[in-house]
Amino acid sequence: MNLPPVVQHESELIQNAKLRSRLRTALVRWFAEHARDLPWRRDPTPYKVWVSEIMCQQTQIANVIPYFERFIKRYPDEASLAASDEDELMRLWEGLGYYRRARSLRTAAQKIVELHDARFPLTYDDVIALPGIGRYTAGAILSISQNQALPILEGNTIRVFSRWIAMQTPVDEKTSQNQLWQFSQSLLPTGKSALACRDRGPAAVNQAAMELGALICTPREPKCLVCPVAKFCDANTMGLQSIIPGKVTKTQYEARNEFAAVVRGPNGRLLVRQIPAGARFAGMWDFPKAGPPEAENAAQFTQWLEHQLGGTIELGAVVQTIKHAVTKYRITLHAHVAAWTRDATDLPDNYQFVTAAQLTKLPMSTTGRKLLDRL
DNA sequence: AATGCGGGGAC
DNA sequence: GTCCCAGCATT
Repeated sequence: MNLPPVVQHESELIQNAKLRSRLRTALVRWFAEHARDLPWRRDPTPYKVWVSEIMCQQTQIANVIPYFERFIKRYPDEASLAASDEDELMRLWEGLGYYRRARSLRTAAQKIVELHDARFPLTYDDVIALPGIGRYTAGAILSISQNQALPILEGNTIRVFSRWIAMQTPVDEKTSQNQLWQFSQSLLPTGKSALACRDRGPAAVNQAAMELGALICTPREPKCLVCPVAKFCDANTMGLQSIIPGKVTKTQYEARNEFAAVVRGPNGRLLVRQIPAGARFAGMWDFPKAGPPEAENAAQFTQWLEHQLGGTIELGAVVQTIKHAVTKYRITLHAHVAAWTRDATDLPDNYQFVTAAQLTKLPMSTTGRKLLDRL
């Protein structure tokens, strides 16, 4: 097979600081004009920027906004977050996904109260030591809130920077990542005046690079014709913007059938349980639910349920079929009504009969909430 | 280096 | 359906 030779392009942007300076000027000028009005940009305190950054991880900005508003209203500062009730916190996070983020946020707030007098720390080493905060998030918080000259690298900037320098190697490789981090650092201004000015310092440069990725330098069909820095972009010059960055390993999706039971108790209460620590959806409340390998079909689910609860289960009609995508899984959830004949008075561990009204205050898995809402 | 973690929006 | 999103922690 004949493949074109891979030629590592030497980007002038990497060599030439003056060129980067001109790019930066055009970039922040564009940002001043086109930045979206996001709630955490109005008063970018370290605390608010922190919360927004955690919420934004692997999540589209538009989905974050209402969550952010509610969160800040309920937990306006580090101390109130540290003292938060876990169920209430998870209820506020419900639907946003990656629930470990919320727990880490709370744990970190408690550390901040203990170690930093309830004020968000302002050095990189202190910040990255907090749970849930890695290199990107630490740099983002301190650059955006404090205008510190710390680099960032995430979904948007990986794409933007790799296009600017026409990176030919796969962006997920270690050497590529190192080069992109280095480029990100080299893009930041070092002059005293810029570091004293949010509008053209690291706060603006980092946010502008991400904003460009979100609004102009998009994954598919980047809007190069209206890009404010197109003339600095090697991929654009070379006509490579549609193939850089190359695609990463593609996801293998897996179809999966799961089963849930709606069991009614006294006064129409519903049988639910809080999922134990360590499992997926830990801490969230849900109807009795199982899938492979415990339950491949309705009969096995019935057996599993009898084993869980004791007594006998009579599985009835399907009340809902819910399609749900979770990471690589494509789940079809078959929700049945079920009659439970108990042989003991005690409910098994974690299980409880609760009213629908109580469930509105408890955190549930998304499928659990959907099922409840349509009962 | 690879994998798990949730969900939703764009196309 | 497929891709991707202001990543991190764990193995």
